[in-house]
Amino acid sequence: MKQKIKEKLEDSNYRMTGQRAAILEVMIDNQGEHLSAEEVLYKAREKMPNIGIATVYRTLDKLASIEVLYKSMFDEGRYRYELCDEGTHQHHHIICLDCGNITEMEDDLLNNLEQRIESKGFKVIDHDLKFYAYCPACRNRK
Amino acid sequence: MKQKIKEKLEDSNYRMTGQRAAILEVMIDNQGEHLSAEEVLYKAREKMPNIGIATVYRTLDKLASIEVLYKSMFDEGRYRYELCDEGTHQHHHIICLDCGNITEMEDDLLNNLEQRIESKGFKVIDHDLKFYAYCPACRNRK
DNA sequence: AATACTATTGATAATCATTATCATCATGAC
DNA sequence: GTCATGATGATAATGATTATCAATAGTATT
Ligand SMILES: [Mn+2]
Ligand SMILES: [Mn+2]
Ligand SMILES: [Zn+2]
Ligand SMILES: [Zn+2]
Repeated sequence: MKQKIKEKLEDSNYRMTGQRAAILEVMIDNQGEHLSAEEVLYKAREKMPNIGIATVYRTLDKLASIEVLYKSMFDEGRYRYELCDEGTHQHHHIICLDCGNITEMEDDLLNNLEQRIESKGFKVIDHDLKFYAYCPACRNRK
Repeated sequence: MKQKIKEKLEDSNYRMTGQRAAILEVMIDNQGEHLSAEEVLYKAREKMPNIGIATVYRTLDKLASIEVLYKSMFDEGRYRYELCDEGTHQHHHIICLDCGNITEMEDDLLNNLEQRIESKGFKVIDHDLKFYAYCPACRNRK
């Protein structure tokens, strides 16, 4: 996995440096989590104490631009990053309005919608679907 | 329309002030647009020259909280506001990756998905679906 | 191996949308 | 009118992200 990403980086004339490897490891170790830049910074500092926040932002955005990471915002004014799914499209998210927990969801129903959009002359590249809900745990607690 | 909203406000012990009326008029005059707080400020100042940016933010958020406005972010680091649809759910958005234009789209395919989510114990309140695409105009221009 | 070139880094300053603060004003209830 | 409370505008503060810049590291060229 790291090897494949290294090649992806080098295809764009980027180098696999120690800092980038550390950040990548953090993202792989936390697969399934949605980490903010600050959270990545702290975890990366366990491997590389002097890494700076600017490098974290730069690396996360670079990795997102080559589709290694997915960058999204869950309505809290800061971006979060996670490893991309292997296939083409990204999963959807269910965000609990009470505890903030994020549940993931696979689905391909959107293909229909995308075809309808493309039939109107668009070229669809990506989509982003979020559900706002109360999660089972929070509903029970009430 | 303004009357109904005034009642909604007063139900929450809020007053319909001149500033709030001005902001509401701006949103009604620009139905279908997705305005930033700053854009609302400038348009509102045509009606009320001394209105301040803090009041705009306060009012927009208040109106969003009572579901008169819909607040969303189209990946540019700032929120935009628009009048809510009359029915229950909000339409979807297609954002052009080139010119940034926003196209709207009606659909109820998501009901299936929501039912699937609710069958797992969630209570779905809202959703947010965006497509990132190249619009017909931009595709032709190339 | 020395040089040249370019990518990368960390510290720090700058940016910019949004929020908080606070003194003042307006309104409605009594 | 008095009182309580909501509303406003100016301004400061916040906080995430970006820009700047001097220093370093890696790669290609000679
Ligand atoms: Mn996810
Ligand atoms: Mn819209
Ligand atoms: Zn929950
Ligand atoms: Zn376009």
